[in-house]
Amino acid sequence: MLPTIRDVARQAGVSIATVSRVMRESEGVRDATRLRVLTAAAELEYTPSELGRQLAERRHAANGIVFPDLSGPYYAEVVLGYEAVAAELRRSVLILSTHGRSDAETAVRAMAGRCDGLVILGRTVSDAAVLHLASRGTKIVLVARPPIGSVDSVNAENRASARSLTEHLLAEGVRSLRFVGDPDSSPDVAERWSGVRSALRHLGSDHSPELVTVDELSEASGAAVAAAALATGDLPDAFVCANDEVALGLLGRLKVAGVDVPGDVMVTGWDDVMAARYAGLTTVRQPMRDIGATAARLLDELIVHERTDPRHELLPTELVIRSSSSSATPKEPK
Amino acid sequence: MLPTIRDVARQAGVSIATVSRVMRESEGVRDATRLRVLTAAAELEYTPSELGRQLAERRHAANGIVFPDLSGPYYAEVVLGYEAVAAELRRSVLILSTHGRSDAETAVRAMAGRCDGLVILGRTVSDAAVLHLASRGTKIVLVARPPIGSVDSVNAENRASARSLTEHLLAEGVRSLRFVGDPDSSPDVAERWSGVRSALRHLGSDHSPELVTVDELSEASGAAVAAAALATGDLPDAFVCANDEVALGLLGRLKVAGVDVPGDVMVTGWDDVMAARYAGLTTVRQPMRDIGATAARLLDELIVHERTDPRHELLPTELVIRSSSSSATPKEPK
DNA sequence: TTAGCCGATGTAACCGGTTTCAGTAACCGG
DNA sequence: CCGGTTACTGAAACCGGTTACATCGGCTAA
Repeated sequence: MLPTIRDVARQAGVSIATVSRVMRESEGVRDATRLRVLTAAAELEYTPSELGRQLAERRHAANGIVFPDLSGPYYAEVVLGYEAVAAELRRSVLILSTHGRSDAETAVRAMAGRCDGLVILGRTVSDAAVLHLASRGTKIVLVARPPIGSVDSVNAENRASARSLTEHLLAEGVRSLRFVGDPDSSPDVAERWSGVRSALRHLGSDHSPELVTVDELSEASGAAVAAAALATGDLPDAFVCANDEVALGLLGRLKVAGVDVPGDVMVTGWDDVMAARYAGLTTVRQPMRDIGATAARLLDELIVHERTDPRHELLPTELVIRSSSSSATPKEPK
Repeated sequence: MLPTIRDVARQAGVSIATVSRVMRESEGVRDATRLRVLTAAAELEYTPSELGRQLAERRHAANGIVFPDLSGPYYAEVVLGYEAVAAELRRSVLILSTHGRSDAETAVRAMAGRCDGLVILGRTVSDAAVLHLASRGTKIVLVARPPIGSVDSVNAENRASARSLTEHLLAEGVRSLRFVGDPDSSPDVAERWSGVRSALRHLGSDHSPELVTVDELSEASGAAVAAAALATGDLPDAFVCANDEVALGLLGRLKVAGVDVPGDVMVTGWDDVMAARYAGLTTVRQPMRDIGATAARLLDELIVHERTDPRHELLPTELVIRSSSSSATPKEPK
């Protein structure tokens, strides 16, 4: 059994209140007494129980982060940016992946019981559950998801970049365009799809984009879409994919089939993951770490400074043109 | 203020012990009473405080995982595999990245105070600190790090794959070989380096490999190594890199310089991250998720079943030959 | 009828800290 | 020499649960 505050008090010949004061570095303890306590604590190798503290102080000093998956580089980067800031603010970080979990809602609720606040990425939890948690005092920041009520949110800009991307493709001579991704699967995908569609309309194109929905945003899905298109011979001028992994899978399949990219077909992704650079994939870069870091800061404000007016951050993105959509194949050193 | 067990007890007209029994689903409560309690709990929207429970039960129901960084795909995958199993075992997961943190040891110690056990990846914590934590009852599983005392460990096989890799390169006609990575930076790198060296010796090569150390295993480091070699014109037959990111950086720089890979120089990595496939990089695949999952299971055994005999798992790896080291460039669909 | 047992429930002591409030001794100025 | 501060320290109440043990009513068997 580890020593408790009472063991230290006995050993030092003082009361537990005094030990507590010394350990918390509060004022009003005579130096001689402080020394006695510190000596006793050192002898017993005493460390205050975090649990006892938390219960007494009625706080967890911990934040949670809920994400669908960590397998793609996207969420990993967000989590990383989040952890870095949270650690700086001296809070522990609990993680929860909802991927393929049927009891996600329950798990999130359980996690909320162990945290002062949490960050929720994407559509991992229902709106109702978010509001319910918020109403019970859990501080919440939403990421990659439109604001709900007066809950804070952090998002990357999607519509403007969708427009830039569309402009770029039209400038490259693209006339028919096929969007790959399920707008119902995540708010980001929905914005990207509607962004592309409205950009096309506003830019005066007479074509409206096609939509191919996929079950999940994976390389396998992308490859399957490519295979289907190849089988029927029905290739558009450009595939605009909802994320890089789909685009990479699609691109790989096309290349295996000997299709000339970007000559015959162009392909674009979204996120700018590391592999995109090596595959020469045109994409939209998101400030993933910044997103995580911003979420951490917003959450801290909510918890520590008890801010009450909601904030909604929109972080800028950047179009990255590479060989998969450009005749003037730019080289990229480093 | 959220309702407590005493509120529910009052509302239901029973004692807190009965409420506790109902909430814990223990036996020996009459159905009528149970119903009264459940009704009261529902009316008050009562959820037992996890903190109170933890203190009373003297357990955290949480595990920690310490890793240097999450930016590379390697650790992210390990963490993911870990989280999946931990969640299945109904334990929360705390994460801590030590990257660039000077007070890493303190942070780990603080985290240990909030967990029943923790998984430590790589050389993030000193041996002394590990032993100290273990001696105070924290259950520990080491990953990607040689066993310390009787602390459990999970590692990927390095030496045999180093040998396969070396054999492959020799078969491809490589005579001079340069290893890129700092053996002192991590146990894995050390094993890979010594594996390559001893394989070369045993395979009867008259060459001993060169060693180029880098500060960190990043794309930038790899690019710098390539640039330096290009500047002096001193290129080996093959660069064997300690991980994929270094290899990718190096490969990219060589290609920009117009060097023929694998014709003039071969390049290999380690880990088989996603980008490696797109870059055609020969590498050693590690079962990253399995590593995480195995660690989670070992830890659970330590905590729940109180296993005392140490276990050391060694997971198999697989050589993946791609175009960066093979004349017979194999295509890879999917 | 009554001793003995059993199932359902309550009482109270924990778990390991923080914090309020009261008490005590030393020190102050008058 | 004395009342009033002031600076430390300790006793005890709390935080919100779990659980060992006591209690009590009803039932069975002698």
